[in-house]
Amino acid sequence: MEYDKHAYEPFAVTVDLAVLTLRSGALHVLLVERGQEPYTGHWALPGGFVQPDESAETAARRELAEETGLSDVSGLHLEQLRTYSEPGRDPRMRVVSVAFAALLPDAPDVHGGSDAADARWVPYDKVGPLAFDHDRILADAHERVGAKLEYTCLATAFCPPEFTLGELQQVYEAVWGTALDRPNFRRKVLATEGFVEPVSGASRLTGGRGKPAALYRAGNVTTLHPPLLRPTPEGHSA
Amino acid sequence: MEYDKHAYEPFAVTVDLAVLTLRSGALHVLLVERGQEPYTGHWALPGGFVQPDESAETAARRELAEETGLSDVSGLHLEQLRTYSEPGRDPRMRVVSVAFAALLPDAPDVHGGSDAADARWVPYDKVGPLAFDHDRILADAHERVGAKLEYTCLATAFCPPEFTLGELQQVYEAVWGTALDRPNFRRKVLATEGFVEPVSGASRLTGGRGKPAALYRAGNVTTLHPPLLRPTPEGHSA
DNA sequence: TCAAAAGTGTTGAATCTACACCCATGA
DNA sequence: TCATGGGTGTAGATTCAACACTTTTGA
Repeated sequence: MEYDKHAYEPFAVTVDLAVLTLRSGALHVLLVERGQEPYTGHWALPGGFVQPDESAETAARRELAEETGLSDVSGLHLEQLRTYSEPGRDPRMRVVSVAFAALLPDAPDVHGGSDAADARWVPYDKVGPLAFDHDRILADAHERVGAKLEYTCLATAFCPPEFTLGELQQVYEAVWGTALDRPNFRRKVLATEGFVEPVSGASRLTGGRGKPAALYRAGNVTTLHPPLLRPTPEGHSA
Repeated sequence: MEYDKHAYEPFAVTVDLAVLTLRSGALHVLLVERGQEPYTGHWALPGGFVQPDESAETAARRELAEETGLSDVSGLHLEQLRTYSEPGRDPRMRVVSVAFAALLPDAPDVHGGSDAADARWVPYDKVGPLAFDHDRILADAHERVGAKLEYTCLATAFCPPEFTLGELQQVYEAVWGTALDRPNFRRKVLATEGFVEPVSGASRLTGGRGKPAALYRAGNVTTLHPPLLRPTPEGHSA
């Protein structure tokens, strides 16, 4: 493994973030308007270069704060997606990009910063063509999150520390794009020990009307047994 | 995104491969004995530097051939695991490594090459401490493959083009480390349309004895609906 | 008193598990 | 004819989807 550090055209390592949240029941993505070449004026996923002394995860949190003003990165769930390394991804130089899906409970307002002219929450189905290969990264993020809802408790990453089962169900419905039966959903979640635990006595009104719902906290378990399968898309396989 | 290509200490990008196969019913990993510093003489996962003109996937295939003589990389299934980017992973310089799990149907013999003094198939549970953070990468690979057996048809990547249901079941049992009920396994697999398709008329003897088994090919589907869940490890979550 | 949201009950269908059992082959 | 591995059948338990119904709140 002889390797002269400076013999080759160096690689740049970047991170790209598909930041997802729910706003009024619909899945939204955080996009930035690029203020630099290439793709100036185009919309893109937030991201940037990894510095020499930080990991990709650290860089992801830093870039998010810098570009969008999201400093409340405490409740942020980072999920490494995959790494995109095809030569030619970036017209400037050889860039290897580590992509993340980032899930956020509430959706604070965002604003441009550093390299971003603007930053905005965009409904997932309103996202137009993005810069670089970011369309693909976003699609991969959506697919991965949708799949992980089935067999992990990832959904709670979209919820505040205390949440109602209705809110949790909204996560599934927004990401999957399907309606779920409330009674059955409720039973499945409660039957999976460790998924959620009740906050005794607490309750909250949803939408100003109706019976106040009991509050729950995320449980101590990460894997769901049995999984909470999405309704068969009729022909997905079987 | 101003970036002077040569301003920073450059990143090196490497690939690491957890190559898995089944030998006589047991899960084996391909390890190489390092012929270079650091960790000379230690066992490690095969891997190496990504060249300027290739993707991580291409580099993975090339390194595998170079280090172990595995040139039959046609039937090889490559599955990107994740990227390890913590500063200090490699004592020499800043290295970002893209890890892959690679699944192989048959286990051809291997030999050292280029940077590897030796290469060998090692039973999974006999793997001792490895160089760098390769223990963790291998554990991550095992976990990921085990999970993907449940809801994808990944298991067929361990099988030759035509295989028996008994062989397919061995894959599950070897990776999960549990025995499965043969009749039920068979029914589940056949009930999942697109998982396997029969090769008409063909059959093969297993182990020289018993009734010849019908042969199947991998189907055209990648996602399993419903999933083939592993038996509850009694306390995994519920 | 009505609409809206939470929560409970129930029933028939589908699935799964754990076996018992039969089949084809080599030694 | 026996051991070995392939393949089928089945009964009981469990789970699940679908939908009716009750409860609690604000307007």
